[in-house]
Amino acid sequence: MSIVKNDTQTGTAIGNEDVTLSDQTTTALREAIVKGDIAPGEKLNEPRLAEQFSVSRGPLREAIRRLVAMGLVRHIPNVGASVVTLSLANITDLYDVREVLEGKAAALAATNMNDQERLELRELIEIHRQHIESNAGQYMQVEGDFDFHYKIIQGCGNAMLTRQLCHELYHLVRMFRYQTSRFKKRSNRALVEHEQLVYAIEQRDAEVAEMLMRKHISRAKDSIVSYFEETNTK
Amino acid sequence: MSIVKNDTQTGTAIGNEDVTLSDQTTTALREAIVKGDIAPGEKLNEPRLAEQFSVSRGPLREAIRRLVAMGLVRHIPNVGASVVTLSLANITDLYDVREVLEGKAAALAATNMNDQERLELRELIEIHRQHIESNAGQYMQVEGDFDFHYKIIQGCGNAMLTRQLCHELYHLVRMFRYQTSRFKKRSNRALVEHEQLVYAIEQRDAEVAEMLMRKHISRAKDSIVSYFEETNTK
DNA sequence: AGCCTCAAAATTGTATACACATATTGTTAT
DNA sequence: ATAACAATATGTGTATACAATTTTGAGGCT
Repeated sequence: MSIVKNDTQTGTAIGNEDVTLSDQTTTALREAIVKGDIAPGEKLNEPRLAEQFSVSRGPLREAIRRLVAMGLVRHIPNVGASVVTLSLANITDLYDVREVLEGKAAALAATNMNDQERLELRELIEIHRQHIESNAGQYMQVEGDFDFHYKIIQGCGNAMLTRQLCHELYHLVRMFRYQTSRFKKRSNRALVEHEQLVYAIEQRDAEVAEMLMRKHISRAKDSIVSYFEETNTK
Repeated sequence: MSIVKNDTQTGTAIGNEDVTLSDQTTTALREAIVKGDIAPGEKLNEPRLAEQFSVSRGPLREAIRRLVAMGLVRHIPNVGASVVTLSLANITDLYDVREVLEGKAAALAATNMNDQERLELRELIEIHRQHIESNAGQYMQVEGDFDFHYKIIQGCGNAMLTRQLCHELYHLVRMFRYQTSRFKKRSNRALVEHEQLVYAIEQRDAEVAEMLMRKHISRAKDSIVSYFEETNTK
């Protein structure tokens, strides 16, 4: 929810909402894919999808092209487009990229964030803690995690980095989380790591912030890998 | 030249050449923008460009959409698309992203490259050295630099990282280099840094390889910044 | 039965045509 | 003379129609 609100959308310069049919179709199709309404590997039949979204094939094709660029869809000439299937290798690749990009974002945030942004970051931690203490639903924890990472990325002051992460990679992460929404662990451990990170950013320590963020994401990757190994061997 | 040959193209799954008109138009338009035939800031008039490339507006629009995703073009709804203008801030942002992505690529290459790839990397160094000793044209040095970075990226074994760098960011770097092709320094210093890197990769030392690549790109960024400051103050 | 051939159907790629929004130009009034 | 407004023109967004390619299935052959 909060993700979509902050979304930089489909690449349009200004952060407007979806004005054009092509934009709307992109968002709708993207959400359908991320949430699994269109299954991984499934082919994107243009005439059928066009009717489903009540648009012509033109805007739909443009939407598909954007999702291809986003990595959610792959496309073979004269054959068609289909939803990507995320293998474990894809996920570890994705997390390796996230690790360094968000690490840099944390470093830049430690340097560039203003007092207001640092305060809001601290507040997010408190909200997260309260949710854990009150044993609120796992959903809020996941969304809270997104919010936290988003806030840091937004505060890094590097527009290109922000675009790469929020526009390109995060929808892939979301898609993966929807596909594996059954195992949601690491809850209070994440909180501790977040707290360390906020402290480093408050101290304006770019080096430590980068390292902590990298470890944070690297650990998340490890826990995913070990989960996959568990389920495969048993 | 060698860049185009290795190019992963427009995002199509297989590394084929441009089969469809949309692909061809994407490549043609991209090169026109990168090389400055269409000036930064210039508007992309659809009917005119369509006639210029001898295609209909459909394929052209799809090409524009891909270049928007690539960051070469920006787009405002109901107004149109135009070539991005690279400010110094954009360049430093770009190099910060490159720094961490290529740093990770170097680390992964140190771990994953096979003997053949390590050998080819060493050969590139020797070619580079010979070009410097024989005082060959600057052009070869620039292309040689591209080849070197490309080889490492290709050898990292992370498909997503490769795509991000080769598909998204490198055309921006190329565009910038075309725009500032007047000052080409740092020639033998780059060679030394490349040599260090190859040695680290040969030793399979991921940590050092990452650090060296980051420093290498960070120094390139610094030299760009100081060049801009020079030309602005005088 | 399995495989190849060939034709028909379906689907993608491309072109043309129309509707709507925006930019531009010219006119008028202050 | 300048500013506001209206009319025109240009250009983008979208839909429809056509062409080319691929997939599918039936029929015949080995």
